[in-house]
Amino acid sequence: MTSALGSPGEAARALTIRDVARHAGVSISTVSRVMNGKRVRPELEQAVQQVLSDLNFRPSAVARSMVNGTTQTVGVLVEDISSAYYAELIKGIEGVLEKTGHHPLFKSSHWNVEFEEEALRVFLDHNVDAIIVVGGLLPEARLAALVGRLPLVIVGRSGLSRVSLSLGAALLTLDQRGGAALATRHLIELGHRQIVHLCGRPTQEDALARLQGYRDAMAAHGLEVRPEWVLEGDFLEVVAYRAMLGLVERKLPFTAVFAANDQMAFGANLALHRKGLRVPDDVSLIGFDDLPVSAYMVPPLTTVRQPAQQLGEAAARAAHDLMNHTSPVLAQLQLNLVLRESTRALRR
Amino acid sequence: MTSALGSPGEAARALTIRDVARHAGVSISTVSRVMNGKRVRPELEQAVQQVLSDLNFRPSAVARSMVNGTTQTVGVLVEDISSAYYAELIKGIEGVLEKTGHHPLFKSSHWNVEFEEEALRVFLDHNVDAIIVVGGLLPEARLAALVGRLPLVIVGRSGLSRVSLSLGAALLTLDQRGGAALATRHLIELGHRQIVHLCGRPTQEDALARLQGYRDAMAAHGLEVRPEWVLEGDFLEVVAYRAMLGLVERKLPFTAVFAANDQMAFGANLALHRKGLRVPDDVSLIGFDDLPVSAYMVPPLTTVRQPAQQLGEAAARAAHDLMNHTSPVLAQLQLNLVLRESTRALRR
DNA sequence: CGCGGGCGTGATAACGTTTTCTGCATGACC
DNA sequence: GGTCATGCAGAAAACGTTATCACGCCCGCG
Repeated sequence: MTSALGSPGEAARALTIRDVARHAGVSISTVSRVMNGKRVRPELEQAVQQVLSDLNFRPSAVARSMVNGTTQTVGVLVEDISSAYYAELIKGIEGVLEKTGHHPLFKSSHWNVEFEEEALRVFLDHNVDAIIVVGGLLPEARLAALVGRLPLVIVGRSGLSRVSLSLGAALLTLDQRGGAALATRHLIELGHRQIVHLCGRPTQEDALARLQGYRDAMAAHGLEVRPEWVLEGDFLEVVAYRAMLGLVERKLPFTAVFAANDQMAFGANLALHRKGLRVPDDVSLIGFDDLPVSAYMVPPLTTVRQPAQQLGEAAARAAHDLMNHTSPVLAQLQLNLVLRESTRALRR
Repeated sequence: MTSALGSPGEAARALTIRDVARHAGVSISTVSRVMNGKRVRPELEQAVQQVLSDLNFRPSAVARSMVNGTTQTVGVLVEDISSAYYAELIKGIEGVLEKTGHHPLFKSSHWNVEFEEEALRVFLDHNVDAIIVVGGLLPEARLAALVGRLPLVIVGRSGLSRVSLSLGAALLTLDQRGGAALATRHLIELGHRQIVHLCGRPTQEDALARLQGYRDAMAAHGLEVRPEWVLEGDFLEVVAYRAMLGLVERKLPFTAVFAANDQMAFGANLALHRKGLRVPDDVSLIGFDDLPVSAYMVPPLTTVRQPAQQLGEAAARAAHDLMNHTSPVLAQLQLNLVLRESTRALRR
């Protein structure tokens, strides 16, 4: 182990393929060929490999990208990396991309279309090999313009027919509206009639779909939705908390709450607790998402499970397929009810 | 014959600076100069700017990196992107890097030193301008080898004196041991004597430090730590949940629990609830981290706040300073107790 | 024995920028 | 009015790889 080739301790300029070639007494072409597994005379191959490992040489990914036009990078755009739901989705994406040798480049758009545009620019500038867009507000035309330039996977946007038609894009959605109806129906079947809905951020497509699903289920059972039952929200705990406090204080009668996501359910749960209302004895509470923590809420939260991680995995796989020019097989993912302890039959 | 959908396989080759030069009737040098704000005759500048915006031209970041050796990228290595605590930290990093025009490249090491090594390799291969390492198990020598090659920021690793000594690296830590002592002392001051500690993952430096802090505080008050009070864990809810169930079933007396992180506190909270023990009336419970959800636990969780987001911000700022060759000013961040409703004075 | 065809190797041209160098004006100063 | 500085544009050299091309060698076959 005598690694005494460099003088000790100064601005160690990074090695290049030339250095390897010089040490091995071959041309740079040969070094390149060895690294890429092309045919080379065995003894030369051996020599080069030796130098490669002696010098601990690693070729510059930038230079590689320059010549073969691919970066092994995938741009991933979500609303907020650190939000619990997206974190799960990201975990899925990360997991499969790790295996395919691609590197995700995550960007948060912060629910702001300007940031989304900017992220797209950055992705394009950096020549990512594919883009995964999760939700967001980008107009269809903007997305369509991407198709053909590079593989595009769109997650959680409905009504983007044109884009999906052109090959080179994949569309993944979950039936948010149906899931919301599922949740609401569950409450109805438990005997609840006065069901409050805590809405998500109104600029989010998902929030609207869930509100609609709630209305669907109510209508399907001939139940009126009183305006004071639909409470504005934004997917965050604090707003749900305040809204729920307000509702109780106004003494409006209700027996169940459907929150547009689990985070809001947490807020509602605490508010109800503060007001001395027991969940589920006095009020049934159902959420949406099934975050990892939701199972540990007190009481454990009944909710509609979104397979976020699997969705991320499917998105990454689709991106991978698209990059390989094979048409992606899109797993058909389902929302389903997970029954825990925050809902119960209405006492008559 | 140009069809509306474009010819198949005819992916619009990206524009280059040459195209701009040709359209503007100037040399590529001039285009480059205009883009970089160097002096150019006004009418030429005007013409080039016009073409630039007409063509909506964006220079290739890869080619740029190639020549000026910088990528505007920062490698960020954490245990798990999607874990709640790291998510917050990442949010901080992302926030300030967004402003400095750098792009974070996040990698999860999954508590596996092999993955850590791999991530480092990827960062180096891609020629990131700086690296931020959060926790992890990389040996000091490995980290030291990085110093000098590029700016390095290490978060949450204590006892890395040599590295910190050499300029070009920044070290950020929080006093985990002190924080744990803070939590434990709080319980002691409330009159508790039989205090259980739910340990974090034993391979994690932080977990050990917190255990030590717990012992410190107990010892400082002349309290014995009975072996059956320190419960093995791994920072996850489920293990804490099971451990707590087991403890109660064994009918060992205790009046308070200090969980090594909030997630474990959630698990413990549910277990206690299941066993009919009320928090805080029967058992006081304190966590560590102060995750965003913790304020919405029922009851709201008393915990030791880690300023994760600010820590991330500080790390990113340090990286930025290091890249600018200015010595980083390291904000001195503190852990502090946030009193909520999961602890109360022991009834005598 | 000559010649064509693999095969393996080195030289070299890309890739798309920025930077350096060169050249040509123009203006200033003696 | 000549010489020198100065300003600005274009040509060309870099950056570190991979792909293409051309060449030399050995082998087999006629």
